[in-house]
Amino acid sequence: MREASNRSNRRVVYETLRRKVLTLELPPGASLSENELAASLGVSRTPVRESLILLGEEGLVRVFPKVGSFVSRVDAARVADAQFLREAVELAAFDDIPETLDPDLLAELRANLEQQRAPGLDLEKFFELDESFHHGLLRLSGHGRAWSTVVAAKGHLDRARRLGLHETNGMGRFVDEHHTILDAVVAGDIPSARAGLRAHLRAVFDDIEKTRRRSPELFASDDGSVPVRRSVAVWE
Amino acid sequence: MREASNRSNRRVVYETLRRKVLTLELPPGASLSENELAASLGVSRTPVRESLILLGEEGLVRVFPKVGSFVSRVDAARVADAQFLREAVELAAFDDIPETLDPDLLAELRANLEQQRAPGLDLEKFFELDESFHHGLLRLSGHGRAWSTVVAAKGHLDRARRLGLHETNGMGRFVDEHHTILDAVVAGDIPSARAGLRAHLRAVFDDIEKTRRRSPELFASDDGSVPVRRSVAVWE
DNA sequence: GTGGCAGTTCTTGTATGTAAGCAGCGTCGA
DNA sequence: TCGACGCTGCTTACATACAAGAACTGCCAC
Repeated sequence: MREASNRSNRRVVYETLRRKVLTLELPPGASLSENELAASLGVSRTPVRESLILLGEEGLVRVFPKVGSFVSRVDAARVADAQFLREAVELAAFDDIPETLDPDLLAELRANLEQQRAPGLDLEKFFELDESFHHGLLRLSGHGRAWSTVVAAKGHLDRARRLGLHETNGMGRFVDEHHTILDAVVAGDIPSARAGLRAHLRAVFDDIEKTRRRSPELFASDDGSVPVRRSVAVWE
Repeated sequence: MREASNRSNRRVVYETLRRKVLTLELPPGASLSENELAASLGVSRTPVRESLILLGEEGLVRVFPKVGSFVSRVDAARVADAQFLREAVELAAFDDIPETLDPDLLAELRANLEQQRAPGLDLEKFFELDESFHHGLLRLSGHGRAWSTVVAAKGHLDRARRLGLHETNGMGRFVDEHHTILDAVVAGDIPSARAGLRAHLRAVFDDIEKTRRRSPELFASDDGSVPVRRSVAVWE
């Protein structure tokens, strides 16, 4: 028997909405009416509502009782929180990297880096590879399952990154850093690997900060205020 | 306007169920029928169902479609995951402790420690104080908001601790360690504080491991199997 | 023109009805 | 005695109806 079938309606709705929020297809502030979403997706309000509750717990959506649900704004404080958590977890994992690395996993990581170097790589594909690379690093240390927690917490960080990369287009440098880090790990030079990873994560964060200074309106602080209802109709 | 009114039925049901699961009042394997819970709590199935979904995402409950929902077993792997996450976050926070500590917060921590020394402290109260103490340490470093992520991830750890402390009754040592850690922080000796905290967290974990070796049945691995339906009726 | 008030229309929260499916038990047949 | 089969009762998943409340709209008085 399988648990909570991955093809339940709720799962599909949840994943769809989450993807659209993270990719900014549903931008911060967009209205998420249960009725409209249900109609759009061809399901009833129930699975939509359950998905919105879950996204609310993740901080990606804000639910105002009797008023409406809205995609949460990219909040600078939350971005920093996620950055801290991610750094803490990924660096701590390096302390537990075993002497001999799992060869299959290593091959997978190398293949991943190869793809990151592919010419004309599009942004979404890069993000996918980046996610998978960092997850792989965690798995090397035997803490792969901690990734899900990081993923759940870093929604705001991901959105901020997307805002940043749209402007700076600095994928190349990040790929180089990935190579440097993996090389250090393979060489057994954990201190270098730690330093490299820390610098890498900080660079990503600095990139976000740069964007924030340039376009503060994207990062409007997410207090309790309700967005005006007109800023709506982002759902096709 | 307040967000998601803290007094919504769902919030109450969720918090009630979560507390009962963490305190083992609802023991691992217990059946959680939506209908029974709704009747017991005097609400409809809707808020109960939404709460079970949230608890399912936290890993505290397993939902088997068309079969039933059950309190998840205390899974050794999940306990270890939470331990790793907690250690990573709490230790990383110490790197960001400022030169001058917030005096109000410091006073709060000292008062907390005083209460931990109170004679005849009961177990639940100790857990409360312990939680609050560790959260306070995080706040000292300005990363207080990361605590919620830790809390969400460490449900299994908490249940395992409760199983352990029922047997060993080793509160006293933990309180001493709390004092040592805070003293080191106040003295500005971050390396000592880190070492102390690490040892403290490891001691807690070792305690759990001892319990696990002694009573492995409590830690039955939580595979996909459905508990027998008879192991039920834990709800009064 | 402007402020206040009431109605309308939206929202989410909750309750309940319906559908689909698994498990267990009893029965029947060999 | 034991295995297969179908019925019964339970479960969750989903759909829908109803309730309560917030906010916008337009009218009306001034």
